[in-house]
Amino acid sequence: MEGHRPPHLVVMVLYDRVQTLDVSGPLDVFTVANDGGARYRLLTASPGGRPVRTLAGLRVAPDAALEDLTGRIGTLIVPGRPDWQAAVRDTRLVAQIARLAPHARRVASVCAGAFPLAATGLLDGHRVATHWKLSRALAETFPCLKVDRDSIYVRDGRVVTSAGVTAGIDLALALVEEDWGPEVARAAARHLIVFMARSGEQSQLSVRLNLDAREPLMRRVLDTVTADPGGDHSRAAMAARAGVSVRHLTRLFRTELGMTAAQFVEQTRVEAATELLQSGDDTLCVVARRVGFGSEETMRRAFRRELGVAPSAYRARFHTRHHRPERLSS
DNA sequence: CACAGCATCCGCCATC
DNA sequence: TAGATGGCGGATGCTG
Repeated sequence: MEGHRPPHLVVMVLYDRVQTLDVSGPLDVFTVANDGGARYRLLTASPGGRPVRTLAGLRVAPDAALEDLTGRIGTLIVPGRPDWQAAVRDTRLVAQIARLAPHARRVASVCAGAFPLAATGLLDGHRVATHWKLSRALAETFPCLKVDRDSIYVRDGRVVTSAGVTAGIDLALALVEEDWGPEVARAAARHLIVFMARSGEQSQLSVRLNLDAREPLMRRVLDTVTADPGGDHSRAAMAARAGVSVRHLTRLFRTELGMTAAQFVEQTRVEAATELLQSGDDTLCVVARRVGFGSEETMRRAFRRELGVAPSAYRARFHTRHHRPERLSS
């Protein structure tokens, strides 16, 4: 059923001193979402086609000049630079965004990208989001916008604006979900998270999942699982607690989360296990039991499915207690 | 590490 | 009528 759709053209606008992550985050998400296929075609373009230097000093050679782009665009993305005044004053940049936006099915901005986008006048009367530190400045500079200070992501018609540290990634994931459904978006998110494999803090996995549970009933079900991964979370048990049939619960998981009940429970348990493996000294068997796996072997299989590594390898890599300073050379 | 038994998932249809 | 929910059964895949 896939592959018959022509690729969705994503145009990333580049200009000097943009926030690198605003650019690379969405591009990485779309690339991962492609999964080797051709769902998205990515194109970077700058004023005059000149190479740009991001805020971090990364030099990027764009694919094209904004001025040369013609025809329809799927999604036009405008990243931001923290000193937004310069972007707003860049009349050439603003003019090109204004020219291209009507040809785009969707127009999106990341973080401070809302400023040059607003300078085109296209956002007037629309609800928009931006980084909370910048929301006042945005509202004062462009009084016709309805600045939403609380949301990290706002969709108003075909205009999408986003804020927050990982805004670009969240934004792109939301667009992927819109285009290809929750399953594809979820897979991409998981891929990126595994790729970034961060230790400590609360895992991004559950944060994302909980955020996405709109249905109150569903949220309660998910909370029960994450609060006590080791409990009985068979489908029958969850359905009974939620007061719905097993069939309906199954359906809710698919429509609300884009994954099955068992997948969710497994992910949650793997995630809980990674916490214990990182900071505790319990044996693998104890960890397995504690987070609800029937045996060490079951946990091993789940780790392989979810993370592609064995629990022992995970611990070897991320264990932090009794950590000796690493030698840089031998 | 193979495999029997079991849980899960989901299409299909009935019901409200 | 459309939409939400429940039950059934077979294919699939997981567990021990």
